[in-house]
Amino acid sequence: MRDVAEAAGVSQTTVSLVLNDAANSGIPDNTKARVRAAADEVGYRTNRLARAMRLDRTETLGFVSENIATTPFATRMIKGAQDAAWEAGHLLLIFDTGAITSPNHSERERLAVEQLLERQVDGIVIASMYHRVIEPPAALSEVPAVLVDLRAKNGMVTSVVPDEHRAAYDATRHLIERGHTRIAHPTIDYPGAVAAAARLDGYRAALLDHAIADDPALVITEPSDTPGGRTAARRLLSLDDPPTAIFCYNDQSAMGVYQHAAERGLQIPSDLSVVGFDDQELIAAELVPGLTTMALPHYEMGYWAVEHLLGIDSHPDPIQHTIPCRLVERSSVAPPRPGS
Amino acid sequence: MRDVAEAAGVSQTTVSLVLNDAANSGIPDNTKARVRAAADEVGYRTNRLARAMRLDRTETLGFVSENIATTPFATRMIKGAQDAAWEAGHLLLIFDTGAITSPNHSERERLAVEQLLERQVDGIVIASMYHRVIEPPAALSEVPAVLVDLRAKNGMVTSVVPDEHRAAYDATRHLIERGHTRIAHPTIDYPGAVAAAARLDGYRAALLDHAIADDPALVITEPSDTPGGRTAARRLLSLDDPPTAIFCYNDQSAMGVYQHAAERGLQIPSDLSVVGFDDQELIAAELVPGLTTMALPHYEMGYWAVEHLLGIDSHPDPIQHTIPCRLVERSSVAPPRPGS
DNA sequence: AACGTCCATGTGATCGATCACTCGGATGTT
DNA sequence: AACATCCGAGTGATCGATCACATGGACGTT
Repeated sequence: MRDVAEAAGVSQTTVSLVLNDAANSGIPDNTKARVRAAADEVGYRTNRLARAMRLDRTETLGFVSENIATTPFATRMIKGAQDAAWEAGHLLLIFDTGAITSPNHSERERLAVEQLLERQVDGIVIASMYHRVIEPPAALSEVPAVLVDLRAKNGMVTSVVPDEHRAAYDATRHLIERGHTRIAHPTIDYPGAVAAAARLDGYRAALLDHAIADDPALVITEPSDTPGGRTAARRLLSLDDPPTAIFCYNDQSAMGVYQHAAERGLQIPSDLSVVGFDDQELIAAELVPGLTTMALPHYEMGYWAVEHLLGIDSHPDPIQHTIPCRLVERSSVAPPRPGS
Repeated sequence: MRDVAEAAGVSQTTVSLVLNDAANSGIPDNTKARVRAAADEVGYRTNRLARAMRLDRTETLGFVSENIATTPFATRMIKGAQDAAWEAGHLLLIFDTGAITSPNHSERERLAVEQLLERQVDGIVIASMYHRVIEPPAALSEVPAVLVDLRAKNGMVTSVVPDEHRAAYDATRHLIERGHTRIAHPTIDYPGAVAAAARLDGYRAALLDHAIADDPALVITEPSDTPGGRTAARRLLSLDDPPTAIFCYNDQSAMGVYQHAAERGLQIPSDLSVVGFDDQELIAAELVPGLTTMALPHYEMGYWAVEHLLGIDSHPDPIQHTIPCRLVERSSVAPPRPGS
């Protein structure tokens, strides 16, 4: 900047004023032009470090997430966050805390926040790949923060999560509206699986609202992977009065259901309707027939988190925000066979 | 820091010396202890902005990538980069330039580099989700840089790419060693698809080395998605002398091959062996039988890029690094039926 | 006792920007 | 002609750290 000043024959202050388009500086146009030309000539580029130091504002946000590597959700969330940040001229400092199953995971989370604070970020997003309740690092309170697909145990940090209850309700209703009354729901049994409980509730609420008896035999517990889906399908379809539709816990288990249906010679959707959860493109869109599934709003949550973060001084109190899920209709749902 | 100095009754300099463990400062242990205690007490945290400004080193790296959102590869690459960065105490500033098909994509790339330079990053990684050749932004030369899964048109930037040729060679050889001689390779026809050409070469080289005639009918062009895979399988299996093995361009098309095989009543691997490419866990591991596939070294490339970036002053000349791919063996390959 | 040496610690400049305040000169007013 | 006003532009402090250099006191030597 000093070089620019020298080249233009003015002071550093003037350069700063011109380059920042200071509102009421009243600098004449020809001086401005001279400064701009000089800046171009010497190849001037703002040093945001210096500006950040002076302004106490880095225009950088921290994004902490566990296990970025193994889930496709992360990318959508990062993209949402990044888009919102970019629109406001901010950049994202990313931190992956690794596997959540690691014993020192919360220590890594603490370290991440510490690192980000040392770098003077303007705010921090902590994101999870599945809906959980956590005890956020204490240092988080020093800066605006938003949790994504997470809730704080004490509720003292703003968070955004999918509306799992309504999602399950809508998915179930979708099946009911197509005429199904025997709707199974394989779910998972995992301590702290907030989503599983909410979805089960939503499923039951939909049945209740449509006066359909809630048959306990249709709710079973299996791992939410492909083999688990196969097992679930095998168990459910072996019942005396088998379901005509299965609302799976996720797309992977839906793929397992597809596989078992094929083994049994059942056609989807004519013999069996299937609804998934997650909208994993690689699975849902590629299966034959295409899987109707509930999409989790990962992009939207990432976007909301950053957008909210940047305006957080106007909402000083932590809030718990919820975003609806969208049903992506493909071809795995049809009315049940008249006979069944 | 001033507060700490005051609390400990020493000068700022002393605090700095103690906290940075200055080698030959000769500060007595009791002073050190006093300073440390004071730092703890006032809750001191380094302001890396200030340090970065003084040292002209932010310990922050830029990671620019297109289309983070839609591919699972991105996460592995980011994870690799992040791990390498973290081991060296660096953090990653992430920038997604969006869809590569967008007309102003290279402009966004330029802006990204500009933004990162303003933030004084110590180096920049530009990553792609598929092997391409680009014209890197001019400003990239101002800072150490590495391209991942990309090559610079003029070769003046260090890059790291998978060894596609050898990968295809190895995949093909894997099939040959199991006894196959009729090996098909559906490929794609896309301008600038560096990978497709290299893989086709590798495939042919393997056939040649094993004295197997290269039947042009076995190399066909189809889109590299699931429907494309189905079509490819249909075309290939309708030949008078059909292949006993298909080496697919990627896992999605392999999934299409599976689907068509099922329609025809062919068992994999006993009637048809299949090898994929990419190791998309959601597909390859979940298909039945599990898909044997060539894994692209995304994690390793991300890791290498950052590791190299951090030591780049010792390799001032741009180099073109290549990383081997690893064959992930599952259950989709068996010897051909004796009759066929 | 006078002087040199060494060691622990302090002083002040510096990185590159921003900003409150100051200043000199042109113009207008009486 | 003397004075007030205004405007463009400069001066110097500041953000929080680091570092070359300065300083002052304890100790040893002659």
